Formats: sequence, structure tokens, C-alpha cells
Amino acid sequence: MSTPSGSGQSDENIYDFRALEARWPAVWDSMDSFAPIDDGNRERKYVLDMFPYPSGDLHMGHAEAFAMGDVAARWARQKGQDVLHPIGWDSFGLPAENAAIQRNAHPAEWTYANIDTQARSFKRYGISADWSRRIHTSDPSYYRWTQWLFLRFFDKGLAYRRDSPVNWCPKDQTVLANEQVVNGTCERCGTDVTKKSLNQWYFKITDYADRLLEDMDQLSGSWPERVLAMQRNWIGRSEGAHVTFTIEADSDLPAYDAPVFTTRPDTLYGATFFVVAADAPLALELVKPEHRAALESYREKVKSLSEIERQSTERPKTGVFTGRYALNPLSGEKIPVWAADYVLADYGTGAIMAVPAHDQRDLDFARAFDLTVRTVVDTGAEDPAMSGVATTGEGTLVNSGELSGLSKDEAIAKAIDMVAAHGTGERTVNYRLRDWLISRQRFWGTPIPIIHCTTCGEVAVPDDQLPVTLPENLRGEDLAPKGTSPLAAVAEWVNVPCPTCGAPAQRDTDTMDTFVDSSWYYLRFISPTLDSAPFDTEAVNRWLPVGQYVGGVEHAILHLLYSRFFTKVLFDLGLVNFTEPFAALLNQGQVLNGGKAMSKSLGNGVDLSEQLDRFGVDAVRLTMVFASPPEDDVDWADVSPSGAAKFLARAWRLGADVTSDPGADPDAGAGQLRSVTHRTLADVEVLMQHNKFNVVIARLMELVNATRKAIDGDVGAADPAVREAAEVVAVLLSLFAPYTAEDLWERLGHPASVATVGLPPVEQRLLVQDTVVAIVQVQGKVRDRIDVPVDISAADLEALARASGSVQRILDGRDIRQVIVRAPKLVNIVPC
RNA sequence: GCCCCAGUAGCCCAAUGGCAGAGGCAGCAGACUUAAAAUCUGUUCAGUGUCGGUUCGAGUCCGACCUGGGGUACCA
Repeated sequence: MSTPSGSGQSDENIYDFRALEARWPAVWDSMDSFAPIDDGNRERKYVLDMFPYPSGDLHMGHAEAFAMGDVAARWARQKGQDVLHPIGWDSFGLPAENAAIQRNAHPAEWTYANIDTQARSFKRYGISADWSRRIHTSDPSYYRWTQWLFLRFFDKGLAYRRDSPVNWCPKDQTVLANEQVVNGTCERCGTDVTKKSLNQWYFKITDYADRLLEDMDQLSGSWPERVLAMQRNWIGRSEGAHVTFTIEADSDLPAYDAPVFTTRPDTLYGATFFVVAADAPLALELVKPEHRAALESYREKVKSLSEIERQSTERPKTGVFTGRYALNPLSGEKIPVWAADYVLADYGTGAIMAVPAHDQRDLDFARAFDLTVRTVVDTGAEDPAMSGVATTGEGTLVNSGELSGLSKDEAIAKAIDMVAAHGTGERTVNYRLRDWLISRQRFWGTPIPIIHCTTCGEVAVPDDQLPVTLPENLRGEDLAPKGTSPLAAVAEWVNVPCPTCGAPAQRDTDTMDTFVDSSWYYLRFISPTLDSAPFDTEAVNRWLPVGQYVGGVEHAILHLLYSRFFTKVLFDLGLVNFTEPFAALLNQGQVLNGGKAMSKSLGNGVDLSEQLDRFGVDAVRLTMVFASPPEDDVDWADVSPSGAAKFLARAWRLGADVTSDPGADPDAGAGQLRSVTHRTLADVEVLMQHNKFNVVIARLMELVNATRKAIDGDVGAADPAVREAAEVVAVLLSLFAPYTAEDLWERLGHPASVATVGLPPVEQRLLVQDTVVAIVQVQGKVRDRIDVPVDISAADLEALARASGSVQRILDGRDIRQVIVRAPKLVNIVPC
């Protein structure tokens, strides 16, 4: 080859990613280089990717997420930190069960086969994980401790059972937590969710609402703002008051004190009717006999609505009169009590005071049923009774007895004082967050370790009898959804003596939401084989909170909220000494194709293994990371894995062109290239602090280009600075392209592994330049550039700037009002 | 409706309030080649969504709006 650029003509100088991928995994395995030392000599860093669900082989989304997490882990290692970067599987869940039904098999077969496939793919993908800590949540040795933790929650009253209308997925035949209902449909399968009244297990996450909110202060700045915002909205703190209305006794029916929650106690005088949630027990309790039939048929109608229909905001208001009247605690006014479905049974108290003038929903209802509308806050807008538009803004109270004349805020305070003085109300805080419904009527999950005894009630399975394992003899149709757990049909499993009294009793047949399993796995990684406790508290306190958590934003209010809740409970139990599990969170973007998420129905899926076969692991990884900032989506149609491969080959070829020996003294090398190398190191340090992985790669490309130029130009291949630059390329490249970097490192004459050699220190003296280009502006516009010494004084710089010919021309003799000097880089002259 | 995020070159994206361009893709030209691919070299292309404000100076800060994306939604 006649080009001077070292392009590959000999076989030894042709970049062959297949050869690299065939060679290095065995070397890395034998070195065991990715397990932490944990000897306290180095700063510990826990880097964690959200563990995968074994749904099949890895896909493009995994490839992006794990590339990002691996960059963070490898960076920490190069910085000399003791890195924990484990991997495991979230291996309970419905898809395994559905697959088992289809194939007349046990869910474990499908699950563990997929885990093996994914594990092989992860190894090929070059993830720098500590494989010795591998866990699976469906292993009895894991779920034993999920059960143990459930029992600690149960002991504290944080796990309880109650009857309640719950979200029901008719397809999956199981209940769903609030967080798992997306736009009225099942998060998993998209089926319209309906309501069903069932007795179910809950975790009392509402007890922690305030702490979940307040502790976000610890996360602000290191978690994406939008995730914090989503959690804040989900928790939905709302300040207001409880105000008790008395429902008057009527013939045989007794009087009834009905509290309502309101954020607007100032509008109490405007309450012209009262509404109870139609599906709340209270509605049936207070309805007069002659209205009972109408209410019951209305309740039937409401029940038949899907969540989607119910949530539609355009739906006209419906409801029925109960025949009863409530007394306003401030005015004593008697107002009708209605039952309607626009009031929710499980928010607030399940009943409201309706103030149609100042709440649009109440106004819509009032207009539908011809009820009184009374304006009590004058906002200057048109009277809502006429306009049909409720007014919610600031204003002056009118028609409101003692409150009249006050501002909204004054009236809110005074109204609360007044009802409090009467004993009919108090200031309160209400949350949108509901308790976490954790029981599921399916098989492939952690059994709830409770035994139901007719005399002793709910009895905890004693700790020493854990785990309560799943029966192994169920296959195919045995697992089909029937609305009750398949476990209920296994008599020999269900029927056990009561641990307390010995009488015949039955096991609870529900299993736990898989989000329970994933709420504590990051703790289990610390001591994955411990069999005396879920985790080693001392070691956990050493390693946690997780220093960098990486995963998709789809878990913003599911897994992340639940895990935060778990951590706080464990803190209260004295099992951990921190209250937030994840100190920093990185949400990687999605991988799109043609502007859209990849999906079977669109037919725009890109197969990961095909990309890997074609371009190589390193090129795919580099493409993922280089395409955009980590949190932005990557559109596979917009990127170029072949371009990435080209760059990798360029970098790799440097290995053949460095002719100095390992250990050559860089001080003897060309200063200009050394400056580029050390400037790169210094900048990368700052960029990595801000997760700007894509920019780091751009800087790495520059360094490769500069090294190439030095080799082909005057500096020459034998210059020690060239070796230094190529070695820095290898170390930085190891963050993104482990195979290429490792091979380059070897070609540079070093033994494996480049992953752990560390970064050379930045030589500060190489960063300072003798002269810089100073910008001369007139009124903010650049008019000249002058070479000046870096240490020029402000006065000298100003003098040079004033003397500039082009500046003189622009100023044209005008007087100067002000001169801003930022030596040595800038002078701005402002004329009058 | 409310809340968050983002709008810079044909495309993906850089730019501590101080020269709008670091890097890549695509394009164009050249070198090498019988030719092509690969490789190498060089190079074209925007004034930063709109309007206003703060400032000596705004892509960057503030306000309003537009567009796109995401979240949430009878939550009293």
C-alpha cells in the first residue's frame, strides 16, 4: 500500500471484530477483573442497571441501557474506584406463565432457558459485570427473603387485607395496582380494566407519602427532574380541610356525620348540594327506601363502565337523588344529597360538598339536574350561573356571612378556624397516592406466606418454615387464569395445620406483585448467597446507596417509587442506615426506528443479534452511546454503525504504527501532541461527571485524528508522545468498545487488561499555552483577533485593543463609554 | 386542562453569559486503483422555533407564545 497512513494492507493490520470477539471473553473470565475487592483501600462505587425480565433474547433497548451502565462502571474502574456492577434477573411474572400454558410446561422451563440465552448475550456484549453475584427472583433462595420481608411488613401492620373495589384485568384474570393501570388499560396487555370488589393484600405506602415527598430533596440534582415531577404528581399532596356535614335523620333512618375533604373551605357558603360516590357503601347506607331501586340500578350501570369510559371528561354528568338532606356546618343550610360517579369512592372521604359556582364538575352536575348555583367568591368574571364556567381564581368573598369581604386566602384560614371551633372540621392534608395492592391471582410469583385459620385468623408462616415454595407439579392448563389463583386448586399445598393452634387451616393462595421482588434486589446483590438474612446489613451500609442507577423512564413511578418505599421501611426496621436507595439516576432514552418505537405491529423492529453479527459488538455499543446524550432517544435510522466500525478500525490501526517501546518517556515527545492528549484527559474528566458520554467519544475521535496526523506528519511514529496518545486512546476507548480497546492495548505491547489499568494523571503544565487569541469586540461584535501572551495584564490588553486598526476604523473617533476587559481572552469596547 | 422536557447546518449532535462548530452521518472534490470497494486528504452548508426583556455582550438568563415529545387527568 502506498498511502502513508497505515491503512491496512497486511493481514495483521486488518480490523476483524469477529476475531477480537472470539478471543477476549475467555481472557477476561480467567482474570475475574470485574469483581470488587471490598478491602476499603479504594472508594466504593455501586453501579447498577435495572435488572432485566427474561422475556426472550436481549433486544436493542437492553443494548442501549446496558451500554450506558457499563460506561459508568468502566469509568469508575479507570478512576481507581472499587466497583460493584452486578447482574441478575427479575424472573417471576406473567409472560412465563402464559408461555407455560401454551406449551403445556412449567413456567420455570421457559424462564430459565431465556435467562441462559440472555446471559450468553450479555457475555458477548462485553458487559463488565461481576457474574458471581448473579441472582434470580424466582429462585426459592431469593423469594424466601421476599417472604421474610413481607412478614416484617405484616408485623408492623404495613401489610394488611381489606375489601375494596380494585382494578381488574379481565384478560390476565388478576388485579392490578393503581400504578399498573395506564389510561384505563392494563399496563401489561392493554386490555380495558374494570372494577371488582375483592379482598386483597395491600402495602401501606400511604403511611410514607410525606417522607416519599420530602426525601426527594436528597435526589434533586442527581435524578432527572421529570422523574421527580412525576413522583410528586403521583403522590399528589393537597392541602385543605375535613369538614363534617350532618345528614339529617329521616323517619327510620338515623342521622349520619359525613366528613368531606375540600381544598376550598372558603366556599362553604356556596355548597348547594352534597354528593357521595355512588359505588361507596355510604350511598347504600343512607339512601331512602323509595330511592333505593333507582340507586341500585344506577350502581349497576356504573359498574359496567370500563375505566376508559368512566374517565372520559366529555361524558355528561350522571347521578341519582338519595332522598336525604345534609346540614351545612357553617350556614346551617339544608342541601340535597346525591349519589354520582364523578365522585370517587377511594379519594378523600368518598363524598364532597358541591360548590357549583367555583368547581366546573359541580357546575356541570348542577346544570344537568337543575340545582342551585350560588356565587360566593367575586372574581370579577361573569356569574357562573349564567356563563356555565366555574370561577376558581382569586376574589372577594360574598354571600358568606362572617367570611364576606375577605380575600380567598383569608377566608380559607378563617373558615377552617370556624369549623374547628365548632368541632365540625380541621385542617388536613390529603394524598392522591393509594395503598399498593400487592396480591395477584396468578401462579408464577412469590407465594404470600400467610395461613388462614378459622380461629386464629391470619397467621404468619414462621420464619424457620420459609420459603413457602411453589408446587412443581402444575403444567399447562393447570395454570390457566380462572379469577382465583391456580394454587387454590392444589389441595395438598393449600391444606396445612395452623402454626398457632394446629387446627386444619389453609394457605393464602395469592402470589405477590413482581414489583415486590424488584423492590429489594439491589440489596441482595451485596450478599447474594447469604442464608441467614435477606442481606448483610453491614455490607449493605458500606455499598449503598447505589452510586449510579441506570434504567428506563417507564419505571418513574412504579419500581422507583416502590423501592424508595421499601428502603424507608427497612430503615425504620433498622436493617439499613440510609433512606434513599439510589443516589443518582440516569434514564437512558429509547431506541427508535424511523421516529417510532420498534414494534411488531409496525414491522420496524431491528434485531440486535443481526446488528452485532454485521457490525460487531463494539460498533453497536459505540453507536448507541455516540448517537446522542444518554437520556435522549436514539433513532436507529439516523445513526451509522458502519461509521462507528470505521472509527474503531482507525483507532485500532494506531496499534501497528506506534514504533516506540512500552515505557518510552513521554517527556521526550512532541509537546503539541502531548497537549492534545492531556487536554483530552482533563476535558473527559469533566464531561464524564455530567454523563456526556457522546461528547467524550467526539473528543476521543479528535485524539485519534491528532495521533494519526502526528504519525503521518513531522512528529513520526517513533515519537514517545505518539505512544502516550495511543495508550490514552486505548484506555478511553475501553469505556465504550472493550474488545477493540483490549486488542489495541495488546498491540501496544501491554498485557491484559486495559479495563483496569487506570487513567494516566493529567499533567497540568501541558494544558497551559504561551499565547492565546484575544477577541476584540466593539459593542459586542467581534472586530479583531490578536495574539497575546496568556499572562497579559488587563491594561496591556486594553491598550492593544484600542490600538487595533479595525477598532479605530469602527470607532471612527467616537468617545468610549466603557471598556470590558477579560484578560487574556476578550476586550469589549462600548462607544457612546 | 395541568405538569415536565426539547427545538442550533440536509441529518445526529457540540458550544463555564464572551469568535455559533468540537465530533459524526450524508454530500462534493481530490489521492490511491485498470475499475470499484476500502482507506486517506480537503471541502460546501445554519446565525440557534417566534416575539419581547435583562446585559457592554444572549444559542445560553427571564417572560409570553408556537411546534414536537412525555407524564397525568372527574383527585374535590
